[in-house]
Amino acid sequence: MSTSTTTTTNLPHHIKPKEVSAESTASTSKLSQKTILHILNTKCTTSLQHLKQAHGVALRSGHFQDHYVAGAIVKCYASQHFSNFGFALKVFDSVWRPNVFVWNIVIKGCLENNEALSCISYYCKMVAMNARPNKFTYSILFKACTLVQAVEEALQIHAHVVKNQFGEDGHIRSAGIQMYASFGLVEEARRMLDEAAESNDVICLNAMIDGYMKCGDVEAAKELFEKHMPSKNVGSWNAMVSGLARCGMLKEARELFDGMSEKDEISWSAMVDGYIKGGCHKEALEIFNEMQKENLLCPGKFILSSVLAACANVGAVDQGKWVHAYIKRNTIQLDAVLGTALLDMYAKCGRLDMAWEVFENIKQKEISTWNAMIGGLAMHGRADDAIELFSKMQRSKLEPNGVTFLNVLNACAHSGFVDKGLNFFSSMKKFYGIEPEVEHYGCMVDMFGRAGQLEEAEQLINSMPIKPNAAVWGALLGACRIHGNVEMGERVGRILLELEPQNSGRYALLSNIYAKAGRWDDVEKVRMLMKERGVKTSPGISMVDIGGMVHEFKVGEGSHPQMKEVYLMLETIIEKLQMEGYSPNSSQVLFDIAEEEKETALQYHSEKLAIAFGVLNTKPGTTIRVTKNLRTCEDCHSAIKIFSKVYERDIIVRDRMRYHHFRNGRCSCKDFW
DNA sequence: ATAGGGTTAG
Repeated sequence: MSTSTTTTTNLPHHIKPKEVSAESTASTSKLSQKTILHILNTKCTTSLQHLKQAHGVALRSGHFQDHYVAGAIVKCYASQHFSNFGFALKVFDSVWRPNVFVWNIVIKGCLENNEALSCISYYCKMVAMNARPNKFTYSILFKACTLVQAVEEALQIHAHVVKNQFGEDGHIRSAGIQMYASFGLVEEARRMLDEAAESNDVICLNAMIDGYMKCGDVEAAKELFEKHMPSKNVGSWNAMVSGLARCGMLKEARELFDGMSEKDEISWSAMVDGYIKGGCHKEALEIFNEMQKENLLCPGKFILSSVLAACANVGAVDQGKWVHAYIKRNTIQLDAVLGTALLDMYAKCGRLDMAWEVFENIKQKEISTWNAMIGGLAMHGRADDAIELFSKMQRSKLEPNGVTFLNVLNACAHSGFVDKGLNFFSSMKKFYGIEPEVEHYGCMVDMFGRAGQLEEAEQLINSMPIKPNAAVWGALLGACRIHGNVEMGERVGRILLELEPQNSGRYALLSNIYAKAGRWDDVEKVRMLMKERGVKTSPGISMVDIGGMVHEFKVGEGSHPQMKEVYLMLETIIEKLQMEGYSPNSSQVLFDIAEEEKETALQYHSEKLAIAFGVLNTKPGTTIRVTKNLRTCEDCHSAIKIFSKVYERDIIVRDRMRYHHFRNGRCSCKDFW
């Protein structure tokens, strides 16, 4: 029986191995098994054409029956490079009585192609066919169980490991420790580690440190690290540093980090990520700069994408650009993760043009890539473009997810597209089976609210199937402020102060509503309540990126070396603006919208300071980009509008909510913020 | 003759 013919008949027509021409058959069919293997391992890992050809040759020559050859072929097809794992499985099905090696290749293939559940089913088939699993099989399976959180299966598989006497294998053990820790079963993980107490395997110990950290048991991790690890390696320190940092213990993480005699890229990366997770973006950039100074390591894509996230957050567009240039210079592949981080950085730093260019250059776009671009457009008030890009994404047959809809709805909300928004909202469930989450409802409330349909907004809250959170009520309160609805504002404000008694922003918003209506007694009451409850306020901070350095400004703080000049400049500016019709809005000033920054004759909001600094340090006509941690207030907003006209400069302010492009006396948000 | 372990991600 010729097995090669039976094999090909199962294959769908369009993916059959390429027919080999008569002429070449004569020579290629004589290829030895060794040569075929060599071709498979060299040419066929990246070229589908070569692979199909080699596959054909193997089938014709009978070498496909050799497990070395069959295994190599399956492995090549399973490579993510071709993203056609289904075909690899078909080829595997045509292997006659696969041995362990071939089974392991297919099980590993499942893992690498995000089908971890199939790992388990192939393992079952393997056992059913009486093929004996080996130690390689089990470490793959433990990883698969980790990925899909298959606890029951894991326990059974673990029993098989013990029964087959692989319990002593270090690889299996470290995978097992990670697995149990990921299930939250720390004791189980610890038991695995202790079973091999005498082996003192550093990697298993490191995995245990990480496991403790992931389960939040910092003390246990520390004890293991300090008392029971006579020989540590970089990985041990890295596990500690990244664990501490992830648990928010940044100071301790930093101390340990500073004490490391040898740091690798992961050490730096862990520290950068820790700072970012803790909201310390400036520190993240500083530590990256330190890494550059040491000049020993070339930053790779992991740390670069973290750094880009930090740049995005503080608006450090110059440093972001530097990273971009670095990527180009070193021909680092712009994969979906790195590319999306870069795109996001440009969008958040107000450079939509660059964001778009990057977007188009990302070859393997993932859903998050599209989401970032759609979100970027939405943030800048380009609702039509955002919606258009959304349709384009659908045409490219990518399925939107919850985040996609969040961004699209956000775009609608900020441009007053109520009808369109409603359509999207209902289609997400109807056509895509995506259940709206509380954020989506928040967006809808915001949309109705901005458009002045306050009753509809309140109705939606009352009818939503999930419990509204503070953000949802906050959106409504914000709308009450825009439209000056004191009655509803009071009601909603009361709910919010109950729900989040420590959130200063809520008090500020309510007090603003009262101030706008001239109800000064109530303004005072809110202020007293805040004092009584000891609500901590967060200071407004504005950052401006000039010449690759991020400068920070806080209200009433004189730490910046140029502070004197900045205040002088600001006074000149204000005088000039007043001549052009600006009057400082003292009705709003007890708190500004963004809370808590008291305005007195000598205290200016941080964005004004940042702009004055920008004027001092850039040439006339240069665009000034400011990033603020809170929302910008009405007074600053109108001051900046006039400024943009008087000084003939574009100002781009990114506040907590969105972007404001000021030009020639107007703002892109159309005062709709 | 055929293969693996820990620390990083939008």
